[in-house]
Amino acid sequence: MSGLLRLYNTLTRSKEVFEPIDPAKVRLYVCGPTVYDYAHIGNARPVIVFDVLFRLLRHLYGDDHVIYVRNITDVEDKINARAAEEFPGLPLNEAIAKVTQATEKQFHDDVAALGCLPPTYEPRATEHIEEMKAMIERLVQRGLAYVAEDNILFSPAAMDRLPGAPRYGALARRSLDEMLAGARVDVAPYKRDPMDFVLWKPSKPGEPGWPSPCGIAPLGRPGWHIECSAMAMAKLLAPFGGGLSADDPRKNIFDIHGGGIDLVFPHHENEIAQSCCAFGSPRMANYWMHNGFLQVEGEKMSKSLGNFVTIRELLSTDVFGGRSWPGEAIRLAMLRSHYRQPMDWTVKALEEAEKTLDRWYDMVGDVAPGAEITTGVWDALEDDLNTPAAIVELHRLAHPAIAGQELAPELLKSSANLLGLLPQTKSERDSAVAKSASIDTALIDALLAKRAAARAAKDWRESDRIRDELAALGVALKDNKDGATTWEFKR
RNA sequence: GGCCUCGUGGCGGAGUGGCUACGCAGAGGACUGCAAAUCCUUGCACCCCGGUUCGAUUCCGGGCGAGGCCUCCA
Repeated sequence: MSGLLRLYNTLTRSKEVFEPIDPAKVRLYVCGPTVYDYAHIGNARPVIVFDVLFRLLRHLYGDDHVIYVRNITDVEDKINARAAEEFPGLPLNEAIAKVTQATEKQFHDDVAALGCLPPTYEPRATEHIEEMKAMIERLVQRGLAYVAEDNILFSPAAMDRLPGAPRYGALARRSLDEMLAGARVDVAPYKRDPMDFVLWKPSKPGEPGWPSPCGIAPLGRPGWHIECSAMAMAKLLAPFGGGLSADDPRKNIFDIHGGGIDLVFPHHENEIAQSCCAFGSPRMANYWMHNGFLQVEGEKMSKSLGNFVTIRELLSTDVFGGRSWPGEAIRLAMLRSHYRQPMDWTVKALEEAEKTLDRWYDMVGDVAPGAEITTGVWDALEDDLNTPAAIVELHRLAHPAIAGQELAPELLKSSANLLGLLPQTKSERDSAVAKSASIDTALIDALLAKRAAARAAKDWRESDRIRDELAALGVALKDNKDGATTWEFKR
């Protein structure tokens, strides 16, 4: 255990030693879901990956010294569209409330099943409209944003003339000229410059709206990017001396900002632009972490291909691989790939993960986690969250040559726990499996007795028939050396 | 078109300038009435072409291939 956490920083495209601004309050922000539909397996990747980071940081700095914010975006065009579609008879705001509340609850149930800890704060965008408006007004005052036809737009070109501000495009590593060359979208006529993006836009009648800033008469709503800047300010900066009234711009920098790699541009680039320009700070966060993309069975996941896999479907239906999967197997399958690598989501990976968990649970049984964590797992995780290497270390601990040693099961358990794995005892897991499969233990006992009698009479044909019958019920038998037969539920 | 990643054995997947993880699958064996489970043993790799080097899968350049972003997207 080196004690040095090294993280790959998208800003510098290199691994850097992580040094928190204040070890007593390590601050992490991750872009959360827009709550209009079930979360899919691609959404699950950052949730799981940054949960591992959260756990690691808590172990390194103490449970009470890490502040993890993952927002909920609950105002967005797609939400409006979904609400109108799903509840055509209701007033739009009531329909929206139904959609966002139900989706948020489902999201929480899903990620809990994947073994993820709740973040410290989970702010909703609609609860921070005032902060968004305040930031927008500041940006307009400073000449970085302007009002046009009741929209308020941010101007990256103005930002690049601002001394001390980061260059727009620094995170994504592209220049304004390059972006213009690649632009393939029609530019709204009221934009002064094609790259300008929306901070605030007018609401149509019936749509959610709040009194607009900057003297705009119609009700309006925030653009997507400003939501995250404002929520990060509200939860990670203002409580620690930062915010719009901070005496020192450096108080408006937090430690780590995470999300999917597709958010690098434009979302995170724009967050940086808004925050740095509003605060006069040189950076928004010191470390930017991005998880790689996920494909499903070798194809890009998309609604048009019809291969969208939601977490809920994996957990409770048979649409992926013909059966449902335990959340823990989903989690392990996800962590088998390094978070920055592209990964292919496959049935085979889930099967292997489940088999691995079976073996590990056999090994740990019902022991309590040990006090220590194996150094191999520490070293792997401290090297930019190398979860595949950490899993190798768990395999090593589960190897028969090691597993028989004193406290090896305890060490396996505590080390796996750091990854959010093996949270249950074997007994708890077995009874959960039996319950979910609604196994009739009386029937099984009766069949076992019948088979024992057949075996005693050396009636192998009858004995094997009963074994097949049980197998069809999902019950696998083990004839032990002492003549006793045990069973467990298998898919 | 521009920008950015990546290319390891049958599959998944780390890593390293020389000693080549690990898991799954495969093969052989032990155990078993036969199996299953388990255990033991084991075969198999670093996209192509140059360069640097005593030596490259690992560094550099080029090529080919795959993926992502540039537009809502984790």
